[in-house]
Amino acid sequence: MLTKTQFKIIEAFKRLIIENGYSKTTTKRIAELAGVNESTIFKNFKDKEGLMNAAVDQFLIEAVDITKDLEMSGDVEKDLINLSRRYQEFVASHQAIVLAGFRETFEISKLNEAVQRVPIHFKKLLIAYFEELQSENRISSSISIESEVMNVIWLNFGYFLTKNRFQDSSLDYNLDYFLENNIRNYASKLTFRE
Amino acid sequence: MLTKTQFKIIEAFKRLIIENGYSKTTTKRIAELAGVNESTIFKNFKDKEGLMNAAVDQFLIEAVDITKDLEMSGDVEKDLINLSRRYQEFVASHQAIVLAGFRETFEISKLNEAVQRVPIHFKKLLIAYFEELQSENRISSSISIESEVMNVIWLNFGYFLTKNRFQDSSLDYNLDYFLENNIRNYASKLTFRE
Amino acid sequence: MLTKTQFKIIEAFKRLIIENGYSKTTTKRIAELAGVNESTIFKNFKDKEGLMNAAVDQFLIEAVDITKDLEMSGDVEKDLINLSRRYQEFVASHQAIVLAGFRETFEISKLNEAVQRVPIHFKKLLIAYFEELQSENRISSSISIESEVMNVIWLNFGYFLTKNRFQDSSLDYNLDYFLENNIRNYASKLTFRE
Amino acid sequence: MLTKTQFKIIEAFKRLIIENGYSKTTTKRIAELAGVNESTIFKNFKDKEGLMNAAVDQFLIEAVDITKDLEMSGDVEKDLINLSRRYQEFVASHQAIVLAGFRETFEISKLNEAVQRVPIHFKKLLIAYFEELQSENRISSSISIESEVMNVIWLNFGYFLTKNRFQDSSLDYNLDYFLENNIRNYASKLTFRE
DNA sequence: CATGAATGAGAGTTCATTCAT
DNA sequence: GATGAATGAACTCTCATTCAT
Repeated sequence: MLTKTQFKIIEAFKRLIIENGYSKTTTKRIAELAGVNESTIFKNFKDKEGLMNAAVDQFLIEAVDITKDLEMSGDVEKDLINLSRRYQEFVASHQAIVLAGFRETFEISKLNEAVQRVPIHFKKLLIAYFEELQSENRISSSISIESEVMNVIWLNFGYFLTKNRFQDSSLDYNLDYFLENNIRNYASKLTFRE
Repeated sequence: MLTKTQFKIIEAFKRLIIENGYSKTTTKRIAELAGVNESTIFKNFKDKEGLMNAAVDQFLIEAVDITKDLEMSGDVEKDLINLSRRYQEFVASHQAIVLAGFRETFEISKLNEAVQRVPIHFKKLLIAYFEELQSENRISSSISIESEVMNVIWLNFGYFLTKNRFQDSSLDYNLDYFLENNIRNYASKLTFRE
Repeated sequence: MLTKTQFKIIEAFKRLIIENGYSKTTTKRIAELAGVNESTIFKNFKDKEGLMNAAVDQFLIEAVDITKDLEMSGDVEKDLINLSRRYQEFVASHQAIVLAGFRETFEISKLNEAVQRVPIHFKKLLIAYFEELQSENRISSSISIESEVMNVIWLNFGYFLTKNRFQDSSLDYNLDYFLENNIRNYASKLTFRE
Repeated sequence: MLTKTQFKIIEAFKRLIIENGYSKTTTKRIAELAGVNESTIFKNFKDKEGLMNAAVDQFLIEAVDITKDLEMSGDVEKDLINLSRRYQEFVASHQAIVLAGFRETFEISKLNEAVQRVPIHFKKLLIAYFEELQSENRISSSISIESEVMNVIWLNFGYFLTKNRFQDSSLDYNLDYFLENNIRNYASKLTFRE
């Protein structure tokens, strides 16, 4: 679908928006980094927003498979850790788009919409998962699924952004530590009383 | 400390960076919105970064009092809700700076540093709080304070950013709902077994 | 004639035009260096050109006395050295105006006119001097006075500008060396055959 | 080496710096005079200083040939006149750079260095010439070569600047007059006693 | 009489984009 | 299908100058 040239341009673009943000990423620098002429960008993607849209399309295609082959065992701790790992891996490998979605203001509608898909997808998945657990009496029926689901999402989300935006060591944790401690800890309480 | 003119300029600036981000906020539009001549901005703040620094200074001054008069009752649910409310109120009323801290890349060092202060402050406060609770046996000694503290922070953080960046209704919660459900729910588990 | 404030401003102005030239000397920096408010300059001198004119006026007043008390002995070498020393001392102590006269283009008519006065004055003086020498048969009657006079002027002029504009050591001579060698050497030939 | 566009821009630039000096020559006016868009200047020369550097480079290339094919006959008058003519022709055809070198203060180091090359070159050449004359006993061995050489340079230099900067008729001489009178007169004395 | 605050014009420069080839 | 050259709009910032006090 993408020609070699287009691929090179998008890769350069993504790398630069991670470093500098969308506004500060100039077409000139994209061209330099991609090793093409600046006007080639416009030939291929019409304008800068077109390039963003192409990058978002790529993101969306891969986002479809975000939870593919993810099996739920019914062991809450294990499942939430796996799910969180999936999420973290996905956003890490799509840093450019995810961060751009946060940093940029609302002009690029496609970007906005795309970035929201991920949490929405996870939310649905988690709701279904918790409902099943509840129907099987594996977690207390008194639990507010909506609350728990959003908390899992926010935890993951907070972790991702902290990791990406803060350099202070007191706020920095690596992924495995996060999963093994923060997520496990959180998950453990869901089944606490059983 | 700030003259009337300086105040007007900073207010205009903050409003515009919320809407458009720092890069896209032009000195011309700031001047228009503030009702001053464009060069007045430079007379007063040297350059655009100087204006940002002035806004950050204002933020830092107010950040000092962020948890002033906040009393901890020892009732975990109540305390975490109060603390979270404080946090959410603070970041909401300093949206411009907090969001800019996230959106902008690392060129404006003062901004970066400033924005990190808030979570660091809350982290310290929460650690002290949990340690005291533990020493008084009000929460289980087996709890990993570090984990719990970061989870509280990430929950709040995730909520704030979701609220500010996502328009999708399925991800939108108002503050009171968040506090009464998500935070209370989270807090309740800390004392579950007692 | 000049108030203290005016004096300070003119001194600052002259120092800065030596360093940076007229265009690059900003009223802001003049004010800083003079220790006055920027608008005080405009109160006192109307505009920047008015300030230049005031500096030129000062120059012209002092230029009147440029060869005051200068006695000619009739000894050509001695006299040309003395005259050259006068010239060099004068232009050295009025560097700001003399250099500005060279560097600036012709917008400031007063400056142009003023700076030309010095060589014109010396030219007249030298012509009278050589004519007298010739009438007294102290130098050959075949000598072209016009030529000799202009050569003396250009020698002095060339020396002054080289000294002020070139840093290369191979082109740098101190004043006494110049007078004792170049001027004496030149003068000696005028009387050579006698 | 230079494209047509670059050539046009440099020509316009040189013309304008002669008229107005470097600082007052705006990129806008250069563009107008060159018949190109203002930003074309920046595309081609990076910035205003880059344009100056390009003009200086051009100057330096031509400066290499400054005394090419100049043959010395051994006839001092003739040789110094030829040499002076060469010098005057070169600086006349490179007025823009030579004058800029004098007018501008020392920020543009390349310009400074370049402008000094010309007198340094002539100085070396003249020293070698006089030494040869001396070794052949065509001029007195008592002559101070250093003095004579610098005097020739200063004479030429003084003439050039007077011509370019002074409008007063009493100081204005055309080139041939200068060469035939002032230089010949000067040269004649070097061989006077022979 | 000097100041502090404000201004308008214009400077150099950058940017996304277009057009001829 | 990609390039090189050129563009126009916009940007940050500087400057001499003015005005109210």
